[in-house]
Amino acid sequence: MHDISPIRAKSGTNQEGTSAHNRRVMIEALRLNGALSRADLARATQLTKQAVSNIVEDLERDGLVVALDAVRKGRGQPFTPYRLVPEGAFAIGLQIDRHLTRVVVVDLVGSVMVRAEANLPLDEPSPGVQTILGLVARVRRELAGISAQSERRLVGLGVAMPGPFGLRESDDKWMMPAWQQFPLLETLAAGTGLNVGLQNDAAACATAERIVGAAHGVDHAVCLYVGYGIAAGLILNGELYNGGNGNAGEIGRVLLSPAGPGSTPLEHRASLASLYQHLGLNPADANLYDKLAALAVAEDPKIMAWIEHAASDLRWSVHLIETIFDPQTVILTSGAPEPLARRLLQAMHPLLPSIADRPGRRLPRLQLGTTDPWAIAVGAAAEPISRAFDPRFSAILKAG
Amino acid sequence: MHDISPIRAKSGTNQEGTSAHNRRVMIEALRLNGALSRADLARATQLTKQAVSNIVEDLERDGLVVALDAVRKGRGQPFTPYRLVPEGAFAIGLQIDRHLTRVVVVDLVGSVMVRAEANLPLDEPSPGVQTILGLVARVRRELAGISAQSERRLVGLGVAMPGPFGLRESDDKWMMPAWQQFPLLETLAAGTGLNVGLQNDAAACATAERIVGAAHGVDHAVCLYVGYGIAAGLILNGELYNGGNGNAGEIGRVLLSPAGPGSTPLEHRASLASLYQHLGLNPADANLYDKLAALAVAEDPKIMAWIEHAASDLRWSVHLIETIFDPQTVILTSGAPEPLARRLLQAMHPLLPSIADRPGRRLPRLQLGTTDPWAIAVGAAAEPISRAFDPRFSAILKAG
DNA sequence: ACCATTAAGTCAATTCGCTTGACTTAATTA
DNA sequence: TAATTAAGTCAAGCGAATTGACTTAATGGT
Repeated sequence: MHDISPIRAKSGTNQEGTSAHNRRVMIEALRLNGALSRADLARATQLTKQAVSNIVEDLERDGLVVALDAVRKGRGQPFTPYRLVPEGAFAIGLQIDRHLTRVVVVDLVGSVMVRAEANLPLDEPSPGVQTILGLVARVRRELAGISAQSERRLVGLGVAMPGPFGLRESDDKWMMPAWQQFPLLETLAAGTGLNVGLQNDAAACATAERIVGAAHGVDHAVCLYVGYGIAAGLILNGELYNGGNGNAGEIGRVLLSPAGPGSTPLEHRASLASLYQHLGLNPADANLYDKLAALAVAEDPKIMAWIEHAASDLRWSVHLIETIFDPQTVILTSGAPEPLARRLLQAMHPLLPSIADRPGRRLPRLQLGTTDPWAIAVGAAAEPISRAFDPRFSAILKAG
Repeated sequence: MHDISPIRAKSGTNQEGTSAHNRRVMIEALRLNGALSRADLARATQLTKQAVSNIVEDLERDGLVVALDAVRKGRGQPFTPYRLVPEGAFAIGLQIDRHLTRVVVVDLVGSVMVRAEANLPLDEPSPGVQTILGLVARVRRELAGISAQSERRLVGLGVAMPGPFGLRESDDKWMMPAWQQFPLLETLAAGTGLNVGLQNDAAACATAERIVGAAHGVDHAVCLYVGYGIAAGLILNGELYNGGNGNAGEIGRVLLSPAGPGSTPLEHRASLASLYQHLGLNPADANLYDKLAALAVAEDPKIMAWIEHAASDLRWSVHLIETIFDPQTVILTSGAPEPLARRLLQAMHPLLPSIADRPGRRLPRLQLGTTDPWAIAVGAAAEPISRAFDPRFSAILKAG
């Protein structure tokens, strides 16, 4: 039958899928709750004690969980809590930015084990990729010195770089057109032998917040990322949403007001690019970060003026995000130094009215996320970890 | 352990879950492909022929699929295609609007079997709910006359009404404050004995487009609904996205421009409410629909002026949706008559530039969805059907 | 001090749904 | 007419969760 159009469907599942799913569910339960006894895990996952026992035994043999000391509490036999073994898995995260690249190795619980960075020649991917492969090789060697099993436990390489992806060629050199054209994933996969995934920097930031930050355990959160451009990383229904072409959340490209093609994109007014321009700074300046921090701490009038102005646009961005996504919270993250981010956050208050302004809220409408410049690389690394261990990356489905 | 904070985790699964999931996958495959042989189903779902055979046998016994005549085609034994049995399941959909309510019964494939409507007193839910219960009872009786098994095969009642839900009390009578306060779901569940679900009207519209319309088989689609207000129904990753509080997509409440609290919400400029005001029509007028259609067909200057004006705002809305969600397509739906919707669609072109304007598109950036005024009720009815038969409503998870 | 109670966790048998591989049936093509 | 191709069945096997009885080890009431 059907020799013309391909048959479309989700794939079915079998016992292998069941088991894989249940393993992931247990790992997630431990991630969310810290440490749990087998009995607790049974309650958490709705599985029987026996099933849990078997799976825990498996996980322990695989080196993903360990037993802690037994705890006496109340009546009944003392229980033995289990927790995740951080060195049970590793992933490499790679941030590619306009003039610099960062590589980190994170473990199963999202802690950074190794980090390395290097400058990149602007928009010259061929030599750039060599630099990157060198860094990756270096962190792998370093990791091998820390954990003997490291290579076997390396689950993948996650890449984060500024989006959007796959558009017609751009003449804007800040959009990294040469990198956009370059067969990056293939080259990295070939050069490292690892599974490679790609996301934009805001998405990576959101992933980082989800695994170790403010979005930990929150199913609906949007991460507003103020970097060279601005974008939103979307955690919807507990998972990262990428859109049809990996470009969801590119909020900085929203044209302000319905006026027409002539109007300004949001990120021309409220991004760090606009700040550099406002201050007459060179974005490639190596001391940029420290300079900005100093200016912010000193409450320099020029930077305060920018903050005031940018905050007004960002306030509207939050309003937009709240109105459109109805998240439980919005997290402000930034490539900017913390003092600057903190002042920006303050200047964004009071927030605009929106449907988020409802009775009985449990989380703040807007909160500050990480301002660690390494967060994007960490988020990039978290992606392969999630792919390997998170139940939301449907392990139930049979391999396609 | 953990007697303080509750344990958090997804639930595990077992063979029952596996089986339920596989049944759903098969139903989805048939829904998407029309009719498939067992061998085709095995290929589509990655299950073995044997597993498929068993499940098909089950589904056939349950009256959800039937065999068609065997088909000879090419070498090999002739195959027997199976298709869904429309009367294998029914659901009731209920639209509650400001001054009217519509009830439909749809079958497994989304066809309308019975319909009924009645006027509602504006913002008086107590008598209103009696009217509704009367209508529901009536359509159930009618359905029983059509299909003997109908009551046993009724999977639920889906309700659609204008959002947003759960805000502080509003004084805007068009937001139906009394209905918002009323314990609607409980009353309907008690009065009908059915499972009751709720979504906003744009979401229902999107669900309708997904099951029988332009979003059929499309995993990332946004439905821009122009009704009394405007809102977006979001199909993300193949499923409806509701947000943290069921209010995702309330795009009409976006304040235009970052200016501040004083600025106008989008829907004050581009909704049918604005049209009624512009034309000096009473929204409760029973002939409104026909009047609008006549004006649009006649290209009345006043309505054309509104179209021009609204199109500019809607064009921006599409730009916003494309930029933020990166969908494969945007579908324009409306409570307005088709001639008006069609002119509105035309006036929205050319669209604003956005990341959706990419090479190699397969679907149009913007297309016209249904203009059937019953679509919202149909979408409301589709929700319980999906909940009962769609693999995306994770049947794998054990009951919580 | 003792025993009933509570709870964690194991053991062994069972169940259930998918898989495996051989087999049957029925068409086309050389 | 025989080889080939493909749909579909049969029967045994397997794997993962379930079931229910059992063991272990603590607390709390008398």
